[in-house]
Amino acid sequence: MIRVRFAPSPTGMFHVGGARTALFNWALAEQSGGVFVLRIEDTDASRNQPEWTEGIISALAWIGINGTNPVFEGPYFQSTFEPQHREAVAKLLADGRAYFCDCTREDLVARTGSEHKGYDGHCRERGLSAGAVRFRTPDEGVTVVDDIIRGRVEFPNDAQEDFVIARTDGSPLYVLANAVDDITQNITHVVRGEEHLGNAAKQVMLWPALGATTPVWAHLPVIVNEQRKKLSKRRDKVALESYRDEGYLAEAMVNYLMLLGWGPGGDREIMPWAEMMPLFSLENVNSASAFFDEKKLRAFNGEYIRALPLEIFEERCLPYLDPSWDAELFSKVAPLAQTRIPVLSEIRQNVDFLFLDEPVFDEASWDKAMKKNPVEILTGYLSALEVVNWDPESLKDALLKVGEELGMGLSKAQAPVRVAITGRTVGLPLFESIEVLGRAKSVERVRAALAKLGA
RNA sequence: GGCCCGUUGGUCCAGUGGUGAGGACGCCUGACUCUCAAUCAGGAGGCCACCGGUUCGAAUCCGGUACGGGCUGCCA
Repeated sequence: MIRVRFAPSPTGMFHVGGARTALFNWALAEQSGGVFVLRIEDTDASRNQPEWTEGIISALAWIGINGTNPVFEGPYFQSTFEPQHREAVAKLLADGRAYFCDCTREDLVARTGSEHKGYDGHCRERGLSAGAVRFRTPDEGVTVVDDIIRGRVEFPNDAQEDFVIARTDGSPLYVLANAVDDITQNITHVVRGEEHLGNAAKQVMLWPALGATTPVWAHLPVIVNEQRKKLSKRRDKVALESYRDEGYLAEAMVNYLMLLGWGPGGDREIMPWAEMMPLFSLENVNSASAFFDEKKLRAFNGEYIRALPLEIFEERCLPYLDPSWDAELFSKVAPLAQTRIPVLSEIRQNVDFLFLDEPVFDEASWDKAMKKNPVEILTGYLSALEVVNWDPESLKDALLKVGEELGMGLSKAQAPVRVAITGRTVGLPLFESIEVLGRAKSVERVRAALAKLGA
């Protein structure tokens, strides 16, 4: 049975790269009736806060990876397994596979004359009984990581230093703890980011030394920004939560993320999880880094938004509207907005004119729209508004007529009215908007615009 | 510096020895049209990084080069 794991360290936010890794693992577990283990790697006290862990769990739940599914196991906390890690270190020490070392970084740099030469084996035969613990690596030959995605990757052993597996205070380090946990949790497939390939070379030595046979390795390509650099939280928008808050639907996010480094084949990319999941295979994962293209994500999100049943769409918009705004009024324009917003948060700028006492004007829009005969148009339309039948068709005909008298088409004539009513040059269909706004307010806004024009 | 990985239109993927290299996003044009979308119909854009080899035949196999990236911590 396939047992995969997702082992994030708790940091302040949940990275989209982590989300993809989790999704790939989840697909593997779900399609095979296996198990997905969530293990929080919290051994570094400096980056460990309970709320970080909650963030991870809720982010995973958002993209459909949740603890109520029988496939899910955990969360486990790496820190609780420290006794086993220490035991493993003791065993390696007892077996002569590891040794104590008291060299400081400065000692080493002084000896080798370089920051990057790696450990020189100074303490190998000193028989120390305290200090950091280093794993003894072979000096010749190669270490092979058999990777499903990359094939056979060889690491020359003469370039592999005796790496540290426990600190001077006895606490275990990542490479060791990670391997021990994977072994005790019977992980069969280690699927993680490419940045761990180097760790795999070390762990390929660790597993047998700890009496276990190596798992299947799969190192996913890195996700990069437009500069082709690994997405980093310092310079890039990487927090899954920020996308969620902006109004990306989980379904769209999941769909898009699955396409980073993999594709279902065929000519269809928009595909629900249930269809996508069984198609996934590690063998078909691309090995080249992938650019996180928010434009494409937006397009996908638009597709998913349009596919939403109207009531659900309205419901999903609510968080982006003021609680005081009349939901019934919103319902009247929601269908007009649904095809127009690629992310939910943009609902606000489309409908705010209905609820605010005064529309939000931006100077550029105003200037742009109030270029040709604004006073004539607004004055003409104002008198029409006071008497016209209150339906979109009549409202439209009335403006059409005003425009004709000035030798202007509807397209030109509508601009000043649109800005007067909504404050913006682009938005929902105008006459439906006016209808919903109501006669009194519409008249009032056109008057206000006229006043602003000094007419 | 050392080790490792990668390279198909701007971007993400299909294509894994055999007719004109496909799809998606983006872009452009047109239709529709009150703006913007949506929708529909078209279009531009790739000598499959480069060089050499294997082969009757290579985007697909091999080698090298260039460029990009990752790792290189008593972090994870």
